[in-house]
Amino acid sequence: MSTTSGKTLGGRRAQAARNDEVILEAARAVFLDDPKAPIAAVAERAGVGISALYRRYAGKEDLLRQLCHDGLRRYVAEAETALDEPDDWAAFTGFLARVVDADVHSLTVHLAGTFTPTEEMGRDAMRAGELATALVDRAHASGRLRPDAVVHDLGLLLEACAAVRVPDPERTRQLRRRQLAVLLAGLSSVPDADPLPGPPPAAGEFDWRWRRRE
Amino acid sequence: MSTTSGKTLGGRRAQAARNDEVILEAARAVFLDDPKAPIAAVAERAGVGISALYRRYAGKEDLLRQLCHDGLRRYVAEAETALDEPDDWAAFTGFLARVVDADVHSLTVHLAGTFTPTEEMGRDAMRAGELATALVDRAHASGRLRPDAVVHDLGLLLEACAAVRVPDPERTRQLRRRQLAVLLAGLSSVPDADPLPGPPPAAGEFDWRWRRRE
DNA sequence: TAACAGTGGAACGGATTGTTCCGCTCTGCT
DNA sequence: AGCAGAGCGGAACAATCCGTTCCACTGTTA
Repeated sequence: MSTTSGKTLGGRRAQAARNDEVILEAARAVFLDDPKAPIAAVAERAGVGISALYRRYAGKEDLLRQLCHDGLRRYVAEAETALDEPDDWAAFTGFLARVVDADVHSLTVHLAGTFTPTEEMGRDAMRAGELATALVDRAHASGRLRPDAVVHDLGLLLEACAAVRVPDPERTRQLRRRQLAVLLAGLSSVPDADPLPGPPPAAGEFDWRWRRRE
Repeated sequence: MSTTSGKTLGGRRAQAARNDEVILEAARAVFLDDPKAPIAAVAERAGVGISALYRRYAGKEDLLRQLCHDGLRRYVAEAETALDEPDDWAAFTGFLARVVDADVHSLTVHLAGTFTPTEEMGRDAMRAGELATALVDRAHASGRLRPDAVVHDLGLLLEACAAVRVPDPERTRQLRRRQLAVLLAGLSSVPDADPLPGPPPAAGEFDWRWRRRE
C-alpha cells in the first residue's frame, strides 16, 4: 500500500498520523483521571512508546498546555453554539450539560498551574468569561434563573459536577447529569426562596489555580 | 515548675501532652489540604521535628487511619446530635451544614484507600450509613425533601461541597455554605418539578475509594 | 539499496519521601 | 546534686518515581 507521492498516505506515514490522534486521546483520558499522572502512563494507554510522545511534544508541560488549550477552545465553542439557541434558558442549560459531559472543567481548571500559559490562552480565557456572562445574562432575562445567582456561580457548579467520579466513565456521566439537575433546580427561580448566603463568588477566586502550585 | 508526682504536669511532660494536640491538628490541616502530603509537612506545620511524630504513630498509615477514624466518629456524632432535633427538615439541613463546615468528607472519603481500615471503622461506617438513612427518611417525612432524592444523593452533595476550595479557609467555608444552599434548594420539593435523571446513586458506588488505589 | 522518519524501551539523573538513627536537652527521681 | 531516660530535632538513608535522553531497529521512500 504505497503511493508514489502526495495525499493518501499508506503504511508508516498513516500510522504516524493516526498516532497523533491516539496519543491525544490517551493523554486526555489519563490526565482527566489524574492531573499528575506520569507521562509513561499516557504512552502505555496509547499503546505506543515514549519516543512517539517526545517526537510530538517538547515535554510534559507542552502536552498539558495543548490539552488545556483544547479544553478552553471547546468551552468557547460550546458557548458560541449555545448562544445560537433562541430559548434563553435552554441555551444556558444545554451549554452546561455539554460542558459537563465533555468534562471540560477537568481539562481546564484542574490542569492549570501545571504549565506556564501562553498569551493566546489568556485571550481565550477572557473570551470564555465574556461568553459565560452573556449566557448568564440571558438566563436571567428569561426569568428562570434566580436573581441572586452570579456568573461565577458557574465555577462552583462546574466544580461540583467535575468532582463526581466513579470508575466507569458512562456511569460518571449519568451521575454528573443528576448532580447538574439538582444544581440547576437549586438555581431556578422560585417565588419565595431564601437568598443565597455569603458574598457571592468573585472574579479572581477561581483563577488562583492558574498561578503555579506544584 | 515541678511537682513531686501526680497530676498537673509541668515542663517537659506538659509540652509533650500539648504536642499530642498540636500534631493532630497540624495533620488534619495538612492532609485536608492535600491527602498525599509528605509527612514532613505535618511536622513542619506543627512546629516539631519528625521524631515527635514517629514517637506517637507507627507510621504514616497509622496517622492517616486515626485521622480518618476521627472524621468518621465526628460524622456519627453530628448525625446523632441531629436526630435529637425535633424538626425533621432542620435536623437534616443542620446536620449537613455542620458536616460540611467540619470538612468531614475530606477527612473520611478522601483519605480512604491510603491505609488498610480496621474492623471498628467498618462498623462505624455502617452505623454512619444507618444514621444518614434515618435523617433522610425523616426529611422525606417532613415533605420538604423531593421524593426522588435518595440517601446516596448525600454522597454527591458532600462531594460537591468538599470540592469547593480556595486558599483562605474561612472563605472556603462561606462558598461551601453557598454551594450547600443551592443543592438543598435543588433537593427541595417543588410542585411540578422534572424528576431527577438517571439511575440514582447506589450503595457501593462511593465506597470504591475504600478499596486501595495508589 | 541507501538514507531516514518513526519508534520502542532501556538507562540515567534528579527529586521526593517514608523511616531510622544519633546526639542533645531537660526533667523527674533518688 | 546527679543520673537515667523520656522526648525531641533533624541529618542521613534507602527506596521509589518520573521526566528526559539515547540508541538500536524497522519499514518506507526515493
